Amino acid sequence: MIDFEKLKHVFPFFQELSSEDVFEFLQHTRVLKLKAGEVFLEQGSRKSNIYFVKEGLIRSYFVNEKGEEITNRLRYENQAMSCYEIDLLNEPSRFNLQALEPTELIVMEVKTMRQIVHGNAKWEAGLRFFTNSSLVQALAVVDDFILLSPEQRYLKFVKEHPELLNRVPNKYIANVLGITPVSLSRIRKRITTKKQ
Amino acid sequence: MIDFEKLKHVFPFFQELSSEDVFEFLQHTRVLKLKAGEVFLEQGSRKSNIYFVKEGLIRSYFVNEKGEEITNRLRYENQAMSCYEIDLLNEPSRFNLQALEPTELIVMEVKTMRQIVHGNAKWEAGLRFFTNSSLVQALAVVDDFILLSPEQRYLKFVKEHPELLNRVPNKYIANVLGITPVSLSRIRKRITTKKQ
DNA sequence: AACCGACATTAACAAAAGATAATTACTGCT
DNA sequence: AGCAGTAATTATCTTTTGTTAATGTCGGTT
Repeated sequence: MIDFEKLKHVFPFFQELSSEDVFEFLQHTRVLKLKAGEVFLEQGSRKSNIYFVKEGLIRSYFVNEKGEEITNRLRYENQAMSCYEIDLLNEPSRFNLQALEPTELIVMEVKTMRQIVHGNAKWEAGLRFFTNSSLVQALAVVDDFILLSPEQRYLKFVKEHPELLNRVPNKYIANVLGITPVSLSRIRKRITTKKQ
Repeated sequence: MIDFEKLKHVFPFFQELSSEDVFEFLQHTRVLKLKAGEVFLEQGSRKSNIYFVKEGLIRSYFVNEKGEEITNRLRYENQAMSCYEIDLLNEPSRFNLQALEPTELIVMEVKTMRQIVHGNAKWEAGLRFFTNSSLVQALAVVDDFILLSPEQRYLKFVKEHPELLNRVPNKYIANVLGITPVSLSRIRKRITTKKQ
């Protein structure tokens, strides 16, 4: 009855929840299947969802005045992409969301999540864990920008997400590290020649 | 009976709470009065508190291998500094916290906060608002590092925190922007000569 | 007033990054 | 296999930043 195959992809997000809890949670979600390249949220949208990546890889990107795309986040299996600011600030999204591979997302509206969680201590705890984790992670990224050089940030990225190197174009990784693709190419060369 | 003078400093953090709610909240806090320069949390500490700045100005800073201090956050009136990672990751603090002016903080242990909030829908909502705001803010800072040049980040800082320019040494501001004090000095010169 | 210490600015040089364009490599497609 | 489009690398040049050290500035102290 319960699709444990689905369940296990949601567990990493919430702590201290039983299979039944997670199953109930999934009742309020829908699955979004995407082809590689598909844009599933456009700049200016006001849909405030949380996307859990079950399978595949997505990016968030910004289009500047020159029409250039700048990728600011990458999310893959067992990670979540949320558009909190849409709901919290009541502002439309500044970013587009796109699948980079055939991708399966578990989607839940922020409003729905709030309703489900409301008044249920277990869910409150689960959601709090999830949000706190996201916050700690975001602050750690800020600290990396302050404390590390671009080269050090790249080395850290390689160490933490080695599997992404073969899945994501370098230009997106460069953007996420706050540098240009050309500069990343030079950094990579510098590193390989250093090792000799 | 109720010290409304104290209350109003906590309201910005939580939404939809009555004076009575906030008063009850404050029952579980203590006030920390600091002199300028006082370090009130040391690198390696495991005390997981949330600090609400009632009056004054504090910084978080990291001491690297060379013994240099690098400031990564500044917080002033009606802002909060939290050490979530201590609690969440169960790791000691990587940073020191220091008052830069005579400062008054409202301090609450993370554990205590969790107990108070537990099972109280109103508090849940208030805390959720607070955490979500912190998260959105942290992600916005990340986006600034990706989308803006150091000069643009400085101009944004000036616009958003004009009052800090006369309260904080430039070297701390430079660190927070991810650049060196020397570089900030040049940026400032560049800007003033541009305006002519 | 003279001195001290901390901070800001400036200078000089090296290193790195941005911008642009050319070349090379890769991938998918027919 | 050949072609087209995209990505990565390389080259060149400009701009910016880091580094170190010297100089200037300011506030507080005795």
